[in-house]
Amino acid sequence: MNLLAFLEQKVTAALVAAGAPDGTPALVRVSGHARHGDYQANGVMSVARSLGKNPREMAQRVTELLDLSDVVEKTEVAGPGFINFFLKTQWLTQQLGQYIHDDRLGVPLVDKKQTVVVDLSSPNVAKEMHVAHLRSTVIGDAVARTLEFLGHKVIRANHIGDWGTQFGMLIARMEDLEAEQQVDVMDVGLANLEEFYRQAKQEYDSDPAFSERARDYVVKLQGGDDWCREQWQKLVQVTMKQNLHLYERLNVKITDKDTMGESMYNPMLPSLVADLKRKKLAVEDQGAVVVHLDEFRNKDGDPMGVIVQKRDGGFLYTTTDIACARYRVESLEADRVLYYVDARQSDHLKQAWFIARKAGYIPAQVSFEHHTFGMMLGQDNRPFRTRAGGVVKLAALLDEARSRATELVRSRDGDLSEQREEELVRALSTGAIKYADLSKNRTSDYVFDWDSMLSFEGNTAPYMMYAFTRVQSIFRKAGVDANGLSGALNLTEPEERGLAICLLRMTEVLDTVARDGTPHFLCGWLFDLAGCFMKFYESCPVTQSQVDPEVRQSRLHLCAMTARALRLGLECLGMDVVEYM
RNA sequence: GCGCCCGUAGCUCAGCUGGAUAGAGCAAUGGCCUUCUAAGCCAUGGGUCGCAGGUUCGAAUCCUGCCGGGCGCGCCA
Repeated sequence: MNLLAFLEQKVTAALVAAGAPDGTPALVRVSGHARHGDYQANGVMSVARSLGKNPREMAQRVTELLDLSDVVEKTEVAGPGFINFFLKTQWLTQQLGQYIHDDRLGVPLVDKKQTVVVDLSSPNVAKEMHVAHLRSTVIGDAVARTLEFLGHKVIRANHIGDWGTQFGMLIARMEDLEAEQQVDVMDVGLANLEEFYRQAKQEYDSDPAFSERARDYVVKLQGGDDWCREQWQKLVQVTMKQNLHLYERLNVKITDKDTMGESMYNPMLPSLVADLKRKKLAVEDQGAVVVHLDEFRNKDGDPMGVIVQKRDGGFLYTTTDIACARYRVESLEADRVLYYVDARQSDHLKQAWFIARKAGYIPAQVSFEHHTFGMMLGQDNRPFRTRAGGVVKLAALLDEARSRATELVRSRDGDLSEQREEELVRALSTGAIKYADLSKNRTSDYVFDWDSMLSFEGNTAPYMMYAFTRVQSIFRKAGVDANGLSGALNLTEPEERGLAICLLRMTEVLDTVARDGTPHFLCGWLFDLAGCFMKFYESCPVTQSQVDPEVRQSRLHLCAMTARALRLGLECLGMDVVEYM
């Protein structure tokens, strides 16, 4: 259950009964300090003022109207009009006790199931994925997993860059390559896509015959020429084969069926532009088709003219994005669309959606949200690059993580079998990279630092994984199965209570992540949870001989639920756990 | 020029949409292992929340103006 939402609803009702307007938010929050209780309501003060009432008196009245006698030990009015709630340990025990055999630890499936399209990753064809794609891929996948866990229907949309004039030169280059080497590129694969792209560009810039052929291929490709389309298709396939392999290494749930590239919308563009014209949104202007937007300004301060069709008849990426938005609403039946796209595209997306809404493609109740994120920086606070100044490829990043994780694991001279070491290195290396990214607020730039992400101290993947193995180790020591526990839950020690209340917050945390698309909030909670468990672990023995059998069973329940919460939480982030480390 | 984002401890980051004495982790110092993994726990020090105004019971958070950093504003994507 969502404890916070439960209290919010209770206090709101009391607030209204005390004379506040309907729906006045109670503003229930987790208390900042233990002395202010477990939860606090902050909503009385502002509403009291607007009603001309004394806030403390009104808060007092609210507490009298609240029927929470089973739930709270003590309710107090404090300061200028805060209401603090001290939850009954017995009630907490009861609540958490309901979930001792619940796989979902009390996290309910949503009442109103939504179809949510998550736009993520979006690599370019004939280019290797690099760090700029990491955040979109990893954060988008984590939010997608969280939404799925809550019961929504999620459609991952991998909006790959598979269209554009660059394909002329790529097809020409591929043709030459196949002639020179007498092989099908598909058979060898484009071992080095970056190199391939670079060569194509170089020839295009230096060889007039080549560039002429390239331009010819662009026209043919757009005209639907069979051979050109076949060549183009090859490039897409080769690229995506490589990318899908990377997704697998990254433990990201993006498959072939999620690919919905730019080219997919091409057939929809002519009718789209015709429709915009019919609706008088788009007009002919110097041979091009333009949508004028008063709401946006160009460099000269004039209303922005967004071109949706070029004078030569070609379309632009704004046109594609309008069509894409329309498709997501009309064909995918999205209730909500989340774009995990670089912050720099903000203006562009705003314009595309603005036009789409004006044209009636996006109904008011469907929300389109640009979930921006900042750049990855190196330790010099400059964009993260290789020593030579090039972009860091994802494959290289994962390789380095692997070797660093291997070194780290071996430096600890544990007695792990080869297989366990392999599992650990794998989980640790991708986990460290992903967690480092996920644990930071996506909106700002963040500094990429190998040492801190692979540290066992602080809010890191290794610490979280260690917490999990520590719990598991208790079950091994006790020789019992975490899934077959008997006995009841009973909370007596403060560390037990602290752990319990943290466990009970899982629903509210996941709800927040789903609402805001902010996995770092989940990371923060997991870090709290791991911390609460560590404190519990230090002061509350479980398997030791002097421990009373009933206490032991109760504590085993706490351990089992902690392990489950950690695993579920980390799964929502796309992270693996291991049993040993 | 117009627009968007960012500025919080020496470093890396939180701060739940206006709440109580701004919190964590690194790094520094000191303590805790014959008992469930010390890759851990506990304690101490560390801040003019870029600056200046404003809004109000109350501002890191909202409004205005500066300063500093990043990024957009193509018949490219």
